[in-house]
Amino acid sequence: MAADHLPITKFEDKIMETVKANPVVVIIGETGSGKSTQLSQILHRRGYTRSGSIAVTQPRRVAAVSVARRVALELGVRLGDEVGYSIRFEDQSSEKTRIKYLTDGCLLREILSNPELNQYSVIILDEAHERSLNTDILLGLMKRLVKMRSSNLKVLITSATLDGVKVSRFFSDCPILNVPGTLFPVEKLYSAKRPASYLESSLQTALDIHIREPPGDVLIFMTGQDDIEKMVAKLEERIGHLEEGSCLDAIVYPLHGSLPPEAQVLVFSPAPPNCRRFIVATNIAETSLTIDGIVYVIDCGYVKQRQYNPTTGIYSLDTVQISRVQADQRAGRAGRTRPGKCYRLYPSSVYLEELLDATVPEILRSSLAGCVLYLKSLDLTDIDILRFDFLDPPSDDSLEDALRQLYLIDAIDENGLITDIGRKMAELPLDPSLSRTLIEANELGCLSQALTVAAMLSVETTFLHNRRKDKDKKRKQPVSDLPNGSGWGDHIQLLQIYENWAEVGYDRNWLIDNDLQVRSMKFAKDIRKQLCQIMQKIAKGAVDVQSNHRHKESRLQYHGLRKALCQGYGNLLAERMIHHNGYRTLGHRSQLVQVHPSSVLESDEDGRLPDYVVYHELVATSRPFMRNVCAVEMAWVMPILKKLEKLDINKLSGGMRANKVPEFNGNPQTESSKNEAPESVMEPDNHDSKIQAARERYLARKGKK
DNA sequence: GAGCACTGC
Repeated sequence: MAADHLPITKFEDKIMETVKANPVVVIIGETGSGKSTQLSQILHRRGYTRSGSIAVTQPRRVAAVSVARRVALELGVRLGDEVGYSIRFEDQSSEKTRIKYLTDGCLLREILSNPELNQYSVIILDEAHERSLNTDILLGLMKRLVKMRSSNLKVLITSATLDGVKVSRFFSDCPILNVPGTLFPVEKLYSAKRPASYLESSLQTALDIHIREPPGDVLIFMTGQDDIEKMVAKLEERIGHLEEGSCLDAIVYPLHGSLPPEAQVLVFSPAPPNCRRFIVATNIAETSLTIDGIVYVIDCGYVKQRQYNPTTGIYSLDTVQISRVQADQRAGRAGRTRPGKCYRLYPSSVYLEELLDATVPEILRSSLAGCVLYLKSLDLTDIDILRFDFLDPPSDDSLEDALRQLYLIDAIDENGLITDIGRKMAELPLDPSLSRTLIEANELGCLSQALTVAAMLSVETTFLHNRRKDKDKKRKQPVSDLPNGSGWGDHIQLLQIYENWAEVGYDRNWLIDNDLQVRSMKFAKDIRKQLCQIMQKIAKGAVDVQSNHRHKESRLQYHGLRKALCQGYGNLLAERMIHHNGYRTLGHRSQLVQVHPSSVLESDEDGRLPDYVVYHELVATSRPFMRNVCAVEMAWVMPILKKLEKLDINKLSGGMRANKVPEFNGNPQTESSKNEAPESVMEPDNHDSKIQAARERYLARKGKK
């Protein structure tokens, strides 16, 4: 249990000296340095927990729990006493807790009720290089907090490969400490040129390794489920054709997020003797899951990334080149147990000249409505929210988009000030539209139903069907007899599904029979419970969270619920075109869109879809689609359109536009011909000029250091 | 009439 062998313990004195003299310290610690488990213990030993406790944030739930367990074990204390953790739905901490591990999202929630975090003497932001949206918000908040609490707060920012200089500069040139890790060397091998098909190329490389290289498992990074399934099949086939006894046995595992947990666990079972394991994975194996025994890594150089375009409101999932940080992270997976090799299926010139230093941070790729609402609810009086000091500031387009959305759903007023409704919304751990829906539903007496819809939409992947590769395409009838939303659309269908499940006593088998994901449905149940509690708290008065079965008729019309949804999704409205079933969005910029073909929204006898709908999100695949739609009435839409007409972005943003700094106009990387991805990979991002522009601004800033 | 990288409150 002794941790003396960890490199970081040798640096204890140096770390303490630096922390004592500085309010903020950046610690660069490679994998295996022990920073996640040791740093908190060092500070604890040296008396930093006498006046308060230590918070250590993690971007992932499992990490928060497992690191806390480890530290409790090393200190010989019971988990939840001196050492604890706090994640959504699970608080294992108490009055006694001196070291608390929590997800970055949990710390943001704590800030809502205690903006100065007075209970903590030290805050450690771990794995900051991942640049999760929440960590980025925390970085900005910490910068303010150290100024306010300079006498009694220490902030440590730790990460693996983060650009330490950039973060140090952000925190007024604070010191940077480097702690070496215990990784073994990994030899990098590059392809002479980009392969025509990275799938074929990975396959060939995998077989070469299997035939020529000594024992050791192989981890192959691919972009998505489809490619993984193809790869697994081809690899098994080709290995089957190898001459018997010519090499080791082999076993091939797929690994991606949508596999059921039982299948994911398989990769952690030891290989049979004399057998080489091949693991074909998405970037889930880059950070979330660590597999022992990997000696060879094959890196295709691409990743799927979701991006939001603030001018159209459309999300897209693009296959893009990985960053150098990601490439190094992937390579590092080969050196955990002994020296390894990493086969990069691209030339070294690509690695050196084309790849971005670091992945574009999530904050530059997301809708910021929730983030802006959160910051507004903190009442940071001394600064303008739109000039909030982010490590990588989002574009004006993105911030203005967030303001427009928040205004349309009454979270802020025409001057950009947070409203009472907005404050309540910020308390709810939901997309702003869903928070707004709950508050409206409470007024209209259909909160119970709205809670269910919000919970179901929060988990997303409830359906397993559609995925079935049914060759019988003529069969138009739904495979199961799940409810169909009574024609009103997908929100209502989700409600009905949950209600049916509740009626059979939340029976697991009912879910399996109906091709629903057990894990996500249970998660929805937890979320619903949590939302229920929060609504009871913020609504003050009595809240009706029981189902309202008063009138059979009104239940089938779902009148109140649809009205609440219309109010909540006032920023996500669409109007049907006169002559066909296409829609145009009713927002800042109108967009031609269609109902996603998987929707259960029904047309009338004449084949016409409803005149007005609200949608959960716009997703661009082959075309822009509205995913999860609900029919609403024109009378409910009109007041929202009036609001839209009145909207004045200059007032909303408090004159932000007037003082705008000219945007960067350079164009360092538009030559895309070299960038073309091989077969089965889409054009790497940026058919979209706005996202491209965001990337370029980001690049330009990085280039200026 | 289409197709889903990964997290988190």
